[in-house]
Amino acid sequence: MKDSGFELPLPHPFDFQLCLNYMARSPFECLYTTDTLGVNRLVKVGVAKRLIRVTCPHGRMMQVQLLQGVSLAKEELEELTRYIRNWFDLDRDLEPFIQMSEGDPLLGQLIESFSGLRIVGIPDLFEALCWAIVGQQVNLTFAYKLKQRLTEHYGDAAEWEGVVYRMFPSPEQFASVSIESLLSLQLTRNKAMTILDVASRMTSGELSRERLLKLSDSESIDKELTKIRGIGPWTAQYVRMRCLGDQTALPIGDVGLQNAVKKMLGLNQKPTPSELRALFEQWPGWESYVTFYLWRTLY
DNA sequence: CACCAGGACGGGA
DNA sequence: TCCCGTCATGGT
Repeated sequence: MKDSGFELPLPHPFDFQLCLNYMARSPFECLYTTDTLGVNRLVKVGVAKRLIRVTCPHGRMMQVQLLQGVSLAKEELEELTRYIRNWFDLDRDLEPFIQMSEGDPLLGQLIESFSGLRIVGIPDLFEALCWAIVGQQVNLTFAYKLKQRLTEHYGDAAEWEGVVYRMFPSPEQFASVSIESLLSLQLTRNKAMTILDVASRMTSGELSRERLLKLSDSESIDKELTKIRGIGPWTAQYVRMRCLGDQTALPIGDVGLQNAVKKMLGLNQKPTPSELRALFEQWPGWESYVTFYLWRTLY
């Protein structure tokens, strides 16, 4: 059967290979598979699960294939397109960012290495929140394992050409999950309670991506998120950065960010939060991109 | 065994 | 408001 799908024009600059490199950074990633040419992933479109493959043949257009050969209704097509745009941050104009790097040693170095890398997003709010929560104060290797366990225990899956593709579980799928079962997956009690609380709030509709985006300013969003026990400033910033498309998000307490700055500037010790704030005042409006690029220098 | 990891919370200045 | 100890759990 001939593959169905569609193409999206690419913004400039855009480097798909750098995005792929980022996505391929952990062997424990369970929500998509990458190869030299692209990424495969199971996504929910409307009520259906669709297996897609994203590539950029010749680097000219982004090609989105529906691997199971289904064709999409108009609304589904629009929803999937939105998802892809959020995933690869296609609507961002990076030219001002590039221009800002001129005469800036640190930023210049980052652009030199990563120009065209877009913030690879997590369009699904629940997935983004849970990923941040499991990633609190643990090394990334373990965070990936926790995400994998949650996904394999509670998420949906589909098989294609002998490979199993999985989706992160929905909030509804946590409705009947107990704290104890999460503890058995090596989550701490606090993380388990926070995830169930978030799932409940999202199931009821009290918490949603749309609602957060409607809030006028970033501080309201932070307040809305950090009122949930177990979600602190780092998690709120992280979610604004990876899910809500907020360029100004700055996870100031992030140990990876601190280590990256220490490494880039050749410091003897990690910068303090106030030193980080002062440093980032050079890049107003681009805090999240600088953060994302700095993270890339660590691996 | 010690120290670290893409933190959060609560108490006390 | 800021600072600091504590908690929690696997990695290295």
